[in-house]
Amino acid sequence: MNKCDQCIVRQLSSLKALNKEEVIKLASSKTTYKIKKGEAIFEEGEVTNGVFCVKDGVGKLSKLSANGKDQIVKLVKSGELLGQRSMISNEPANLTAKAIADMEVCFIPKTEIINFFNTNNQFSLNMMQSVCEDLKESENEKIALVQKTVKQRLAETLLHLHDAFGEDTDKTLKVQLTREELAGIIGTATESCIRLLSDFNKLGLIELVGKKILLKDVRALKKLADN
Amino acid sequence: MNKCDQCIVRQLSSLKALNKEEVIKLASSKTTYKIKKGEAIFEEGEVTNGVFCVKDGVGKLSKLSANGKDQIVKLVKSGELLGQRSMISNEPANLTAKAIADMEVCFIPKTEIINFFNTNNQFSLNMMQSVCEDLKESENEKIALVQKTVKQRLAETLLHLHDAFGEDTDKTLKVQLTREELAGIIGTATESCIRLLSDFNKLGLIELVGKKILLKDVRALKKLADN
DNA sequence: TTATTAAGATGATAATTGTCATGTTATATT
DNA sequence: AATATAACATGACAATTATCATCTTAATAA
Repeated sequence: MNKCDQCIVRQLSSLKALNKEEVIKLASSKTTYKIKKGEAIFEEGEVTNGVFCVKDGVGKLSKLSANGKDQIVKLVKSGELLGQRSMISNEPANLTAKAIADMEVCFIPKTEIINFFNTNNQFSLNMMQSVCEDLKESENEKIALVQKTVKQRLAETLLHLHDAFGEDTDKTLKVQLTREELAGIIGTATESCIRLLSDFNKLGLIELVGKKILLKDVRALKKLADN
Repeated sequence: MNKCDQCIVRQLSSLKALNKEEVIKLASSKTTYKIKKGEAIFEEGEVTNGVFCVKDGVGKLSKLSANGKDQIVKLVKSGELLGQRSMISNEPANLTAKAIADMEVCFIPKTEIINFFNTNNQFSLNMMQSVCEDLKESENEKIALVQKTVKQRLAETLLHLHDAFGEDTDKTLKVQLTREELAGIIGTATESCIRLLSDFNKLGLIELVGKKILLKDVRALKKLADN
């Protein structure tokens, strides 16, 4: 029994199309890394030459602006692949990937992936669908950025974080984002984000448990996000 | 000699990976349509079950918001494919596709494309790269929406339209967009867009020739867009 | 041609959001 | 424990951008 076979990434990502033999090849070519919170997996402009499997933890894909603000494009969690686009496009990374919570990732070299492309159509199709999914999300977020107010986007993002990452035992959001990071996701100033969280708190939509956030009135948040 | 072989889409898109036999199959399965300016090729929510080759004209992919504003996500021109994402994802269209200038498009049924996927690896890879290119653009535009002002985005968009579509004989931009559509691309109110065009005109950055736009000071526009 | 509608333009004003300043509370380091 | 630093919070204010109203000009239909 090799490790990759039981891995969550193997179960959830495009890799699920691989057969036993392929998984064995995969296991022998991979390299495992541990990345501490705050550390980078790869930076914008770097040539990665492969993809990363996220075994555990949470990461962010972001881009630093001229004025020092970090716009977060996507959060990745365990079970997902990282760096697919750059690898397929044969380009250096367009975004920086950093750990938001301690991560364990495996690196799979490009040569291996290309092999799978050539011999396993379902794998190709899966990866294509995964990129398509990212594209759809990105387009919809782009539209939301223009058509919704910061308040609406905050409500929407809180709901999305709840959906995607779930709750801790104390019912607060499981992903631990700083206010600055949350602002980076919704595309606003940190102060605006903090202010709106305060407002939401006063309105009873959420509760601020220290730095953590508890969604108290999901229905009202949904209404706010949509309207 | 069949028509598809000489078609611009065959030369520029993923279809360039097809061999002679495949092109013959393609030609026999396609359907050609003419779409007048303003008409839709497909609408949000529609199941398209194939892709469209843009032989001629210009189209826009957009989404209507609750308040009646039309956010334009992408412009497509001759040589490009349309509807790849929905087809690959097996989903109804996420966006509406409409003609901005009279178009000629060919519809290729999904079954045909899937066949090519299964028998032609280069074709698969090309299409994957095309989606990846869209994803990169979408992410970068998302970042620009947040990190740049409306003024900067307008400058950037004018330059991009110049790059992508070129000039008419009178040196004005070849794509004929209404101010409303231009506003829909940069994500702002029509009035704001008109106002800024006026400002740019007064500053000598552009010249307004009737409804058409002539870029007078490309260097200054670039500086404005980047800074 | 004339009437009608759409597109473009501009002013006045309000709303949203960003920026700067400052204070407080946590967290980490010595 | 004391100090330093980072994260959170809030007020005051300015800048950007949206909205509404009105007007002109161009395109289209009758």
